[in-house]
Amino acid sequence: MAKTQITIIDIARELNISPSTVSRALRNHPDISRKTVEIVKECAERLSYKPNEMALNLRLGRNNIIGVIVPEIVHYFFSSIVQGIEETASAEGFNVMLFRSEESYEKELKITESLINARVAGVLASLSKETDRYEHYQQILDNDIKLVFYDRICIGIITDRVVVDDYAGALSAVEHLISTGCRRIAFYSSPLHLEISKNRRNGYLDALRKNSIPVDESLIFVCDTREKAMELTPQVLSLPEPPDSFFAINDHTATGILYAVKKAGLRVPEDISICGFSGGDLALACDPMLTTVEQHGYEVGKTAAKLLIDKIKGITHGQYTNRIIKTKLMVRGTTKTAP
Amino acid sequence: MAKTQITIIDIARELNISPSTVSRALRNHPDISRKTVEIVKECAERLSYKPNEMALNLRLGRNNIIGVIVPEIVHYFFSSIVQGIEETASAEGFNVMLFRSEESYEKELKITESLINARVAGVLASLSKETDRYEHYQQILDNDIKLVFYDRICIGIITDRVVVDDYAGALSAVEHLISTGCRRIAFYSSPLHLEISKNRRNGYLDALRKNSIPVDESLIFVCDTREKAMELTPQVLSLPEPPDSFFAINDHTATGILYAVKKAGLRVPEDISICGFSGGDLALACDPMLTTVEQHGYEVGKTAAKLLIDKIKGITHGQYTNRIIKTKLMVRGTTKTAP
DNA sequence: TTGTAAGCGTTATCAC
DNA sequence: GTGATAACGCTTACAA
Repeated sequence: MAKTQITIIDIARELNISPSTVSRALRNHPDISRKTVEIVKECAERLSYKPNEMALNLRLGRNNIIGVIVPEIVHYFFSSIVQGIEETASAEGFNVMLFRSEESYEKELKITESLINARVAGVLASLSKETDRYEHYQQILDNDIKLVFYDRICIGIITDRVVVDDYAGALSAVEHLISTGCRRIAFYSSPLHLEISKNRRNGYLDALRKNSIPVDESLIFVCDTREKAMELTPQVLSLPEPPDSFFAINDHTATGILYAVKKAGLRVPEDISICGFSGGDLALACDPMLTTVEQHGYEVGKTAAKLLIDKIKGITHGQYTNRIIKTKLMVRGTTKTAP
Repeated sequence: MAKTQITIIDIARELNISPSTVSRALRNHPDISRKTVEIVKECAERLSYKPNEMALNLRLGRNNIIGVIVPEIVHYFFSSIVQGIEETASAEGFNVMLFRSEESYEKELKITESLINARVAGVLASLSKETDRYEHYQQILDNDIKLVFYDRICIGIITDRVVVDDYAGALSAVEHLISTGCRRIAFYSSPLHLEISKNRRNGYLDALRKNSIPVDESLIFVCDTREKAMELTPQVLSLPEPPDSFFAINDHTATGILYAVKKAGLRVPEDISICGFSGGDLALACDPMLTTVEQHGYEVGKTAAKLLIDKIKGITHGQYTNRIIKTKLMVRGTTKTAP
């Protein structure tokens, strides 16, 4: 057990040279002779010297930490994003500090403060559902910390952004339903103030319009969890003019719909078609397997991290990029095959 | 945009007092007069001063970072653990630095080195499947960094440990199957060198023995993914003496079994019972919903983080705790109700 | 090629 | 109560 940590000074003393020479040797400074470098490195190894990053960071006025703000951790889409971020970050020599906002503005505020105090190099953020003020993100920029938004972006702040193509995803999903003969397509949405709701709703609406299907507002509901879907769907099915299909804002909701539809004695997809939005294993566990829009969270994470790191490195100084990650419709068993 | 960061010295200059007074006032040192404290805090607020944690860490020779090593991120059990860790850590004023070992020993080695260089306060680790040497963890301890293992623990190193009660979970699952009339219970396991395989296998075997059911080795298979289960199960079902039930090492595998069984025209649970191990939403998406053993990853994370933080704070100096998190059998639709 | 010394922002120690 | 000073471990002009 090392009583006290080994420093550059210990190595210097051991070898009767100066600390600066040790520092330079360890960093492969060109001025230092091959021999000194060797001796120093051997000694560092022997004493199992570990450079103190805290000192280095203070000295250099920077560190290699990327702060990641994520609304939820136990969540297929977000954990895929975190995985993409971690992979890119570690490949580029950055460490990931993870924070969960828990969909709370207050938490988000505390997190951004921690991030500023820690003087992280950059921040990757997705807004909590509650957040409708953005000063705390402006503060991040004011403190010279790079910032990239992903998925739940913030329009008011000028930064790079990475989003999923919600509009196109919804459009393709609903067009698929239409192409298989569906005409009365119910839409289960998240609360309407969220960008994803707006974009997917627009995709839904445009798909109907493009196919000359009248929009029936009474088929649009705010319902975005499995539980709510299990409760709401029986009522929807017993409407005078019930839907022939459902488009759900996420796969959890879709599984709730599926459950309720089967429980009502209807066949899927013969009587009722269902399409979700998310991707992941949940869709495969369903019976029939769920048709859904895959969001490619991993790509979102990788792209956002790359954008941020380029900003940190100064490669993309002054440029602001909006990146859109394509979705992919995964056609499975809860929708019919086109006639 | 703040050209340069505000320091304690800026505040001192602004108020014509010394930096040490400012420091003490901000920290509510008892020696400082109420008035000075007020003035200093007002000024700090006005200049939007943010304490530089890098300087503080260097000065104090410590930081508030907990390093977390996790084999996989997109994984219900592990992401639940991370959520428990993050929650506990942030409540106690610690930040979480997340690393994914990707089940690789090499990666794990690099991660522990980063962790030591960063002088993190503590580490929470779960071994990669590859790892069979432990010097890198001993190094962590040698560098005076606290260490707690969770789930995939390491026996060779003396530290706190938090594990799931795999044995009892398997025992209760198999006893449940037996109590509902099952006699020929197939076991789909992970590779046998893993602790979880051994423990759950022992639970499986003991449940049979306790109920005087002969063990049939030909009903034990290495099969731990959905894909493999979909491939293997039809063969198992067409055995001369096929099983009447399946106990799977995880829920993904169980969903594969369920798929294959239904495809073979058998009814679940009337003809075949299925029980998984994991918990989470996947089990609910199945039809019928999957009976499974809930592992309480969130609890594992919370417990491990608490143990680590107590160690860091010196509350539990010199003690080493082994904590076992209880599992819970969630009886659902893929098993029969007891007669 | 190597050494000296200053300084990153903070706090602990010792004076006053 | 408050101020001066040193120190945490490292890098980097500037000197030699």
